[in-house]
Amino acid sequence: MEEGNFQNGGGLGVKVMTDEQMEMLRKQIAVYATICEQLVEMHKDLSAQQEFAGMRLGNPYCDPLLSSAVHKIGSRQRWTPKPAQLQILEQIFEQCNATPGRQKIKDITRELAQHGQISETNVYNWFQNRRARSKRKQSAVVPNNGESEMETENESFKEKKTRPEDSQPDENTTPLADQMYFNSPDIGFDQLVGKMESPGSCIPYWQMEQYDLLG
Amino acid sequence: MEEGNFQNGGGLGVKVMTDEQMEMLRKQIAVYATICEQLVEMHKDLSAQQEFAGMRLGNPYCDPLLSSAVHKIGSRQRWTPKPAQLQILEQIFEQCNATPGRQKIKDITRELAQHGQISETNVYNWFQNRRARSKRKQSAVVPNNGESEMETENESFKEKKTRPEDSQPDENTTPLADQMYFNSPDIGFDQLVGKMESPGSCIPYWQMEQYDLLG
DNA sequence: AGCTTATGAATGAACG
DNA sequence: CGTTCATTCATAAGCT
Repeated sequence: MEEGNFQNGGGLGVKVMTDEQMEMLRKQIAVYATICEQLVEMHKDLSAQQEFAGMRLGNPYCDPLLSSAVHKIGSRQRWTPKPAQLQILEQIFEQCNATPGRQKIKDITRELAQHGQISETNVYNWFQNRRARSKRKQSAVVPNNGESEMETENESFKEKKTRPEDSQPDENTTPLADQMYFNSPDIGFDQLVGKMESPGSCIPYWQMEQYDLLG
Repeated sequence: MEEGNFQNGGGLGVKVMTDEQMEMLRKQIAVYATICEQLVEMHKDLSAQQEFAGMRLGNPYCDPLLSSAVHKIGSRQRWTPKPAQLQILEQIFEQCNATPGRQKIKDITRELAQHGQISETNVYNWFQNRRARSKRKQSAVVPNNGESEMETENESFKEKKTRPEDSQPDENTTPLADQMYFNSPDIGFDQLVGKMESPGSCIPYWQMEQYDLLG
């Protein structure tokens, strides 16, 4: 299936960034990572004090969502890679984006098992899918030759949200008051922290050499 | 260390990212953004109950910086078919409710593109979803006979052949990694929040796939 | 103004 | 391996 490469993309397989932009992104991620850690720290602090104060009635960290996740243990049949696992997988995929051999799979599985339940089949499937999907994207890119780069998107990118019928106000020209619409799911602290499972190494492969933030 | 020596000097200071990398980057940041927001929210709740200690953040709910920064990050728009497009899609679906082939997708996409921004992926997804959901509807009608009721919704009879060997749905309660608590400089909440805003000038990675930099 | 529903998108697993 | 299915997640639209 062709299915194009990315959603509203147009048709390019690679993006080009300047060093500056790369740098900014790097920093941004690093900042977030740091902030998250800091916040977690603070939260723990406050939490402790609060408990000390004896007010742990509702216990906001035992929200339904969290417990439901736990309850669904019996019903969840499909493996879901944890962030830490995903990261490792991505790293490995980077090194050789070919399906690892049988033994390699075993090794990987063993390593990933330290971060959560996993089977060799899971790993195998993951690589199969990863490869297949990354390949598909490439194919959609080909149509353009040479400077396919940023040519394709230059054309018509006004309507990302494509409102029915009448054209909507061009959001690109809306400098301030960006529609801050963010339906955040209520997720518990534990879950939150869980997502940060591998904070130190959460800066993935596109080499974040060294970032000079608080991190 | 040695970095692209000439690259910067030669005026060719660009890096190239693959789609996958871009995607990962996007996710990475999104995760952080969400986590940060959640943590901040919690923090505000908790500290609100500790007013006695002095309110560190003046207006708990007047953190435009934070909000805007995070929301901007967290927002992503998705393709929404216009009525015209939808109609065409439905028509095609009627003719053959099977997922169209590669070339077919391309054709359809091209046609729909005349009514608004769209990609092959959009079309592909649409058919996939359409099919899956229409199928599901049918099975939901079956309940008429006997006692079987609506097992369609029930997860019990999904024992098709799941889990080849040990794909244990573990979802163990997040390990609460201790490793993440490396020494943290005593930085205040406000400062933290402030930091989340500064990198806001960075490229909004959601739109990264459409930026036409290096212009 | 929030809560619910519909649906676009993501992805683990299965199939041929 | 490439393609397809089934399930889940996220969010825009709809409802009360």
